[in-house]
Formats: sequence, C-alpha cells, structure tokens
Amino acid sequence: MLHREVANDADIQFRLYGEIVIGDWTDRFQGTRALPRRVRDQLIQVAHVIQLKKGQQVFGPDNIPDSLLFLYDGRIRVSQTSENGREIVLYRVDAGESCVLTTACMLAEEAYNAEGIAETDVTAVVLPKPAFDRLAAEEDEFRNFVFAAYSRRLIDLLRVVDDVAFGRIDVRLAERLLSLGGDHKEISATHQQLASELGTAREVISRVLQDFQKREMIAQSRGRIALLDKPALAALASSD
Amino acid sequence: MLHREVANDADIQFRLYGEIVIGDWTDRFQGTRALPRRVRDQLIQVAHVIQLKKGQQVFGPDNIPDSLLFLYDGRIRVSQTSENGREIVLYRVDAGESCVLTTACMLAEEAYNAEGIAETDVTAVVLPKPAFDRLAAEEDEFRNFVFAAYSRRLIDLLRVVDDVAFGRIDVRLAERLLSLGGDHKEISATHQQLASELGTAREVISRVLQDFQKREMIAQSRGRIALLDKPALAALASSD
DNA sequence: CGACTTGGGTGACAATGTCACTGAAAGGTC
DNA sequence: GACCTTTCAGTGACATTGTCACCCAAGTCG
Repeated sequence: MLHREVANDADIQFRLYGEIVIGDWTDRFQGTRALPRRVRDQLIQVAHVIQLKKGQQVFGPDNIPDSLLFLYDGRIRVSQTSENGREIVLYRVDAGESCVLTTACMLAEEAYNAEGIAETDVTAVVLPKPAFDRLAAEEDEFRNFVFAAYSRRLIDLLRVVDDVAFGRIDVRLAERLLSLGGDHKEISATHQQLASELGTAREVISRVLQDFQKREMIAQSRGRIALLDKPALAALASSD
Repeated sequence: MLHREVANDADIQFRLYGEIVIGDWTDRFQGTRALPRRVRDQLIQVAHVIQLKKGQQVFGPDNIPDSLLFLYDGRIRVSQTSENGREIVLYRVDAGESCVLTTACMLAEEAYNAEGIAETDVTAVVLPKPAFDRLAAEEDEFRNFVFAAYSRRLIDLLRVVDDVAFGRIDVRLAERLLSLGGDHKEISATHQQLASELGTAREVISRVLQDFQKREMIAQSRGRIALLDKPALAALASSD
C-alpha cells in the first residue's frame, strides 16, 4: 500500500516535470492513421498529451477547452445536470474516439451545461484549434473523421431523447445494467449513480431494483448489484 | 378558386419542365456568401433548387438524401416518432440555415427515426455530396458554416434532453405556446399537435390548457388558442 | 336532416417523481 | 470494542404525468 502511494507520487512528478511519452498515437485514430507520415510527424509535434485521473473533470460549463480532444486511452462520461441537481448521462467517449462537444460549443457560441468526467484514468491528445483547422482543411480523412464524430454524437442524442421521452424506466434500467455490466456478473454502482445514468431519482431506481430482486433477476448489496439472470434482463430490455 | 388551381398546375409544369429560377442564393447563406465569385458561380451550376409544399416530407427513415440541404425559404420541422406513435419536435430549421441531420446519418451509417416535414412551402438548394466535399475541403468559410450547423443542432438536442428529462410539462407548454405564437395573439393548433411538440399525450395537453384557461391566461376554441395574458405565460415559462 | 369525421373532455388508474423520514452499512477514532 | 460520522438504501404519502376507455361537441358532407 505504501509502495503504491510512492509509485503514484512518482507518476505525478513525471507528469509535472517530464514529457509524457506514448507511442505513435496517430496510429490509434481513424482520422490520423491514414495521413501521410510527414503530416503525422507534424501532428505529434504540435499536439500534447495529457493524463487525467479517474473522476477528474475533462470539460464543463466553466471549463471549455478550445481544442479537439483525442481519447487515446480510457473512457469519458458526458452528462448533463439540471438546475435542481438531477443528472443524466448523454453518452460515453471511448478510446479511439474524439470528443467534439467542446468544439461544438465554441462554434455555436452558446452556453450549455454538459460536462465530461474521466470515468477511468485517461490519456488524451490535445490538438490545438489552429492545427485542427489546418488538418480539417487539408486532409480528407481527417475531416471525414471529425464529421463522423459529430454525426455519432447527434445519433447518440437522438437515442437519448427517444429513451427519455418514450421509454419505460424499468426497460431502460435493465438495458443499462447489462451495458454497464459488460461481461461481468456484478456491477459496482450505487442507486444514486444509476439514477444519474438515466436522469431519474434515486428512489425510483430503488423501487425498480427491488422489483428486479423479487423477480430474482438481480441480487443487491451495498454499492453492488449482481446480475443473476441476464437473459431475463435482456428480454425486459428489448421489450420496448 | 378554379383560377387558383390553374395557377398551381402552371407552377407544377414550371417545376417539372423548367429550371426554377431564384436569385443568387449563395448570397443568402453565411457559408456561401463569403466565397469568391468564381466558386459561387460554380455552386449555382452544380446545385439545384427544389420546392416543396407545406406538409411534404423532406427526409425520413426511408428517405435519406445524400446531399446537403440549404433552406432558402420556409421552415422545416424535425421530429422523432416512437414505436407507439408518440412524436416529439426536436428543432426547426429556418431559412438561411442548413439541414445537417441527413448528412449525419450518412456518415454514421446508423439508422434513426427522425423525419423532416416542410412546415411551410419551402424552397431549398440541394448540394450534391461531391460538391459538398470539395467545398468543405477548399473553403474555410464553408467548412466553418457546416461545423457551426452541426454544433447548433447538438446544442438544440441538449436543450431537448434537458427539457424532457427535467422540465415540468406546464412550464414547457407555456414556453412553446409563446414561441409558436410569435407576435400574434392566437395560435392555430390542435391539442394533439401541441402534444407532438412536447412529446407527450393529448390528454395531458388538454388538462394543462384547461388549467391555463381557468387562470385566464388563454382562451380556447376548436383548433385555436388565444394568448390572453402573455406576461403570465412568460412568467410561468421562465420559472424553471 | 342525419351520418361521419375530427377535436376535445373526463374519470379511473398506472407509472414516475418528490418529500420527509428511517435505519443499515462501512469507515474512522479513541 | 464502543462511539461517531458519512454514505447508502428503504419506505409511505403524495404530486405529477401517462394510459385507457369512453363520451360528447363541432364541423362536414351527402
């Protein structure tokens, strides 16, 4: 334990005083992989790499970076919070994708209240706006990559609207439990966190989970949910 | 009346057999106005103008044009419909804006169930994808225009999510009544249409309007709503 | 006039959100 | 271990919103 803390301190030192070295990140993204070697080398020059700890804010209402973010490793959760504090997850940005929402705001010059949180430790490449502009102008591959990123987010949001406006809460919860669970049999999440996923209240989640438990689809303990009967959950989830 | 029908026929003939002539449309859009004269003349060559009657579908799940639409005149309502037939208006595209959602779908290669309806008679300029690509590559102004259009839609959708997930229905309805009314004192809309605006059910709208009526903020007759007390509606609308 | 279509009203009930409160579970301190 | 604090979850009462079934009124058209 002590050993681990020392290691962490060393990490931080490295982050503060040294250059973070990762492999050729331009290999990692569809939009940069296909570029000529010359351009990629330039990119590696002008962009810089940042690392964020799990839980750190990547962007938010008060913190709008004027650059494009390439997510090299990790995952970012983008969510929106209402005035009265309720929250809803809009989508997640996975490694290999870029986070266009910040650029969106820059261009539209309108306020919005979405924020991005590092859901895991994150390594990302920050591409300053001038470089972004130049690339978008000169490289077809890159431009299409960016357009596709925008498009994906638009589609994601259409889905969220559909779910929130027309979906049943039990169906949505079953769906989300499965997707959060992935291959695992257990999820580590509080009721409040699940409520924030779906944009509802904790009490609602508690009630629905009670119901799931009675039907023996899940088992609960503090902060954990065991997925006992995934097929049943899947059946419920697809009954929309 | 007969006279009018003849005129309409003539219109259609003109549309079918002649070129529709509108002024220099490139003057109408931020993204094209700033382009060099040479490019604008080329644009006018390759793009073609279409006219749609009020109520016609501009695009939909089964009808995805692979081109960018510039809305020269009129208004398009973009909405989404659930499986059980409920509908919600996502945003409106006004004259001078472009409709990027269709291009979004092309790029993301995913299905979605949004559709665009001409809310008035519409005149639009269709820019084929090759020309779009070339412009996006070569002209900064144009590229920024397109990015800005995407951004605006993203922001619009964030707003819809926020409203649907966290907003009260009476507040949202008051808001929408005012925005639909514009400068006028009266709105021509059925309860069902208002329900489709907000993604709710007709009965809900009926109830809330009854309430508004009791509070003397509006008066109702079949298919029409008179806005009697706009300040009161505005107060309610901004009490979110 | 009478049949038909469309728009709107209503009551009962279901689903979801809100509020106020309770107690249980985990961690830290002495 | 005993005590305290914080976080997490359960619960009942109630408000809001959505669903269903059905009715009636206003226009339309023969």
